[in-house]
Amino acid sequence: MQSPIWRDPVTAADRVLLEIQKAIVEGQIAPGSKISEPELAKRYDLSRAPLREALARLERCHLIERTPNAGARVVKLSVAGLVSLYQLRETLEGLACRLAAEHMSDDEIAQVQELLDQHLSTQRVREGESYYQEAGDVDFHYRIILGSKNPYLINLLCDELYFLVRMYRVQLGMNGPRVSRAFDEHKAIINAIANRDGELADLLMRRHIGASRRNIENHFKQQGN
Amino acid sequence: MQSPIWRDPVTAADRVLLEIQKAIVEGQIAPGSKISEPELAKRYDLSRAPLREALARLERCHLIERTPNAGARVVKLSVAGLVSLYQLRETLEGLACRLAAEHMSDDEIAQVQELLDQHLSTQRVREGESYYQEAGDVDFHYRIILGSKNPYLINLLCDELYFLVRMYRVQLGMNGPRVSRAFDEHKAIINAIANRDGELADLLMRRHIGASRRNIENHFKQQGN
DNA sequence: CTGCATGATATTGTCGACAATTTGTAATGA
DNA sequence: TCATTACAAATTGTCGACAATATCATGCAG
Repeated sequence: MQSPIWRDPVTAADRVLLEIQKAIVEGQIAPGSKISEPELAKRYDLSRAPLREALARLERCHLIERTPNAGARVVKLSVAGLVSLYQLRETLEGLACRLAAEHMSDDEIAQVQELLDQHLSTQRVREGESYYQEAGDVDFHYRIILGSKNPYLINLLCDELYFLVRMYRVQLGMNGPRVSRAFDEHKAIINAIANRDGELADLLMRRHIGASRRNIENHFKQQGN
Repeated sequence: MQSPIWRDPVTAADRVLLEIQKAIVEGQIAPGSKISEPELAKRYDLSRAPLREALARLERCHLIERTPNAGARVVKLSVAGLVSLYQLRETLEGLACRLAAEHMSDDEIAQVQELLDQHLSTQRVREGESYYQEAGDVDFHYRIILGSKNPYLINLLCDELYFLVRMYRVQLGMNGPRVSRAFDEHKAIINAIANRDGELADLLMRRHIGASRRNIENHFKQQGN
């Protein structure tokens, strides 16, 4: 990935972007709170120029919202926002599946299957440890998306939507009874791709993400907010 | 629309963004050419700060590509790029149709139908005048997209993909024998939405855009490049 | 003659200060 | 008491200059 978000940071703006991004996703900067440029510049010890560059990129991943001459605020999480976001994700990752079934090499597919087997074993060992679960999930989806070989789609899912999705998961404390089920679903998806059945992979992926959405949606309502 | 692209320009960065955007879309700044910050700053008579803000937004609509410490280049048009872009568009505007069928009010739907009738009559009068055709087409798609009521989808299609789509159409000189057929297709789509048949509207929209893509694709190959 | 190191030039990244605009506050009048 | 206005403070937008990096040309060794 060569995007300004995933490349290793070469510029001051890159570095501060990663830090603020993490702080927002993990809720250390509260949703809805105002972003003060002077304050952050002082906090991260740089001038406002690279900071503003970072803010522009944060707006690009929908983590903040800016209004001219009035500054930026961290996004608020809401059920409506979650639904809108996941509607997009379902469709886009479904498309990724169809394209992956067409464009992934047998080798690449085999690697993903291998990856899943690895995850399954380590997962059994570290049962319930949600970090590994999430990392594995991210890795799986990531590979399918790259497999689509569509640069716009890749950019969209990995750069512009990924962090907001992650923010919902992190801040609503997704661990999960869904873990083992998710593994089976992943397996079914990659198998469909291996059989070059894009239609089926698309359907399974949309269901997979739909289930995930309902899961988060429940946590949301349960946990108030 | 409140996005930094469609709001009327309040800041210097806004203004220069519109100018450069237009220049790139219309090919006055050649595809593949390097963007020189000092040169553009002098040309548009402002400092590099707002210019760089504008460049960040141009990157966001995929009109330029930046590499750290090395500057920006205008994107090149290619068949592969066109296909990738339209794959996305088909899926996304298909989704917009499904959502629009669910969320548009009867009033909003009636307004679009009215709009189409107006376009049909003015179009007969100004036969072949591609500007009006395109404006009408844009307007139609625009309304459906807004009708989806999904802010992420709206932002994506209207802000981040719209200008690149337009660049392909403009630079490959799309006028068209497809004009009258497109009107029929629009009519069919809004009728499906009026019947609350999201599935059908989705299908028809994907076909509509697919036909458009093949059309441009032919021009591309014909015209070399 | 080709390939690589070296240095001059130009471009991008960053800084601190100033200008323009908004936000918050207090005073005024109804 | 409430609304409105004027003013003060703070924040964002813009500027010009400097530092860090890349690009290009030149010269040298093989």
